[in-house]
Amino acid sequence: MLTLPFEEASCNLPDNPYRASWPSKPPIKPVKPEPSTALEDAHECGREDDERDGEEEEEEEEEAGMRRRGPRKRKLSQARLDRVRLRRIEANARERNRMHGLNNALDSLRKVVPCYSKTQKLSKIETLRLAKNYIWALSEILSTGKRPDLLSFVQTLCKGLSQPTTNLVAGCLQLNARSFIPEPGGESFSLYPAYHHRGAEAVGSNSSDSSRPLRAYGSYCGPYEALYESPSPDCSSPLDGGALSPPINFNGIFSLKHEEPADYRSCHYSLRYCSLSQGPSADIGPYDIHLRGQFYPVQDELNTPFHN
DNA sequence: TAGGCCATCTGGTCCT
DNA sequence: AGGACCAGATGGCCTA
Repeated sequence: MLTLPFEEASCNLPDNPYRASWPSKPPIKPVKPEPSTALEDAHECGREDDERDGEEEEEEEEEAGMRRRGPRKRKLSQARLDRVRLRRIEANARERNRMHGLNNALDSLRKVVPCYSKTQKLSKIETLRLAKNYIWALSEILSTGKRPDLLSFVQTLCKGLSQPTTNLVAGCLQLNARSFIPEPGGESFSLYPAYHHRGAEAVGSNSSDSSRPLRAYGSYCGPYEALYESPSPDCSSPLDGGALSPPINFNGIFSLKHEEPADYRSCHYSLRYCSLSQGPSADIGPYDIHLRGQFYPVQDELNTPFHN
């Protein structure tokens, strides 16, 4: 049996909203002892050293009345087979490393989106969705100069996310889950109808709140439009379609800081924006604007209130 | 048990 | 020729 050395990578994620612990990596499958016909076909080129072997075998087949239709398939010599197998093994290792790098990048992304938990990690797709919403929301703030309330900001972050992830984000932001639900029969949202100070784990998928739906997916868009001039990311899906970009595409570092996690009734939070190319805008009064040099090293710290 | 998520293998395609 | 990238297939683990 042929096995490859396996190095443990950081992508072995312990938790996500769907499970208590993610499975450990399955053992690398042994390379199949016999390469498939397709594999042989894919490597027909470069058979200098074993050309004679294939020709001789075909002649034997023809003599035996076994002439086949279609392109001639030449069997590979043992040396050629070994070489093909070796290349396949090397390609598999490269592919594993490539995927590990991709997962590491996703881990990095998880740490900068406003919901990071070491015990309940976002899935890949939810990480990407949340990141997209995060960029969108921050871009809207910068482009409009308006300061949305925290609830609307969270709603924007959670658009298109699964219910467990929505609960997780709500928990990270220490908002009660019910804050996401529009009041029945009314346009207004109840911001603090049933406030409880709970952490992400308490409001997560395992909590009792998760037994009832917060909302139907994609069921609301109004509050976003009320606060943002552009359509929300998931109402018209301008980002998904690729036709439009967020209103502002700064080459900067965003960090959102919830200033008062213990008492969010004041709905205070500040946005710290760092950029090389964009100077502070005078229009964005309510937010703390700092140059990259000042705050970039403490970006993790800025996001800490969102992280568990 | 079904569904979600994951890692890995695999073959095809494109690029250098 | 070889590597990077991609997508499909597969099987394992976990939760509802």
